[in-house]
Amino acid sequence: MFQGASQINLDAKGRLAVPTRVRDPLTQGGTVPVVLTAHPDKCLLLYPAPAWEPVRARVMAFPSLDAAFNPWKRLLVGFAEELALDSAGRLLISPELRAFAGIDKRVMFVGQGSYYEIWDLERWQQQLDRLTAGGTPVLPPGMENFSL
Amino acid sequence: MFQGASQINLDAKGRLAVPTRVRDPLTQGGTVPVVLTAHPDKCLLLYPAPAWEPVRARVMAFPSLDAAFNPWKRLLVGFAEELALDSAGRLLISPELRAFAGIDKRVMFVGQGSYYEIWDLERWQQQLDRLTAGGTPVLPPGMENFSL
DNA sequence: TAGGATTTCCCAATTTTTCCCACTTCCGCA
DNA sequence: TGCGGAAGTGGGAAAAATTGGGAAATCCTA
Repeated sequence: MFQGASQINLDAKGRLAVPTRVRDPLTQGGTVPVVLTAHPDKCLLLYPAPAWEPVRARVMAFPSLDAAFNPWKRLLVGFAEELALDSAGRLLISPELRAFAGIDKRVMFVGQGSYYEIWDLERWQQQLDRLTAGGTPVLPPGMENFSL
Repeated sequence: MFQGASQINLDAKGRLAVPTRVRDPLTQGGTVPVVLTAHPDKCLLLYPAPAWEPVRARVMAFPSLDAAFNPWKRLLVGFAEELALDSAGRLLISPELRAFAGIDKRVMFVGQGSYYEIWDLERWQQQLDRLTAGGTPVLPPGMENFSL
């Protein structure tokens, strides 16, 4: 169960140092690769390869004649890359994915249960501000009675 | 049932000394870890790990393709960290959580039933002022008939 | 096929983190 | 009022991790 946020700097080669504590859970001790893909909110998703498989299968099962699904399929499947961490636990992010997510140097690495999200730091703060600014956060339908 | 407010100073390393009286209730005598996460009001929430589990489970059950829930999941799950107190009963708060809550040195540690809130002292006083200043505190809907 | 450029992989030093110990202060009790 | 114990506070040393660089291999082009 992935959780926790880390601010990370990419190096000059576009490599992202995955936080030490999550390397083993992500790669199951180095035995499995990871999959990096794109999300409509302009962040990247990082899965252990075995956890990505069922997601990909479900996306591929979308009815391909329904035009509304095609952009999702293009994004989720089209951008997916299977990668391995290097010996120092770093991930080389392709220029295409970096461009998509607006990632340059400073990123936020955020656990979301079965995957991690990778955000450009500035964009991360902008989407946080939408929730935390304005005094009263908007509660989506179905969440009105949620208590912490 | 956690209650009571304590003003605490973080040390130079960002460590928060948990008040002695609440250490055992929080960790059940040192046997369980605690979970620290973020709240939209820009404070931190501190749970005994077992008490956090059901909250996290409910957040994780949100429909993930519904964009309205994603910011909440990113906040509550994304910032969650499972921690242990050190041998002196202190909690090392990550730079990410400190930055989110605007915590620098002086904090207020406030019991809230099933969890504790950790506030930057200045921000705590500001939100207190918003309730106590202005003569007539605003009553949220449903609280009109509340009696103390 | 050879040269050049790019990519990939790995090593190693500095920096950071983590853990623990010791000193000082505060409070209770005699 | 003094002593004992406990708790708060700060510091330091060992271990681990990040970061940058460098060498080798590969690919592309001329």
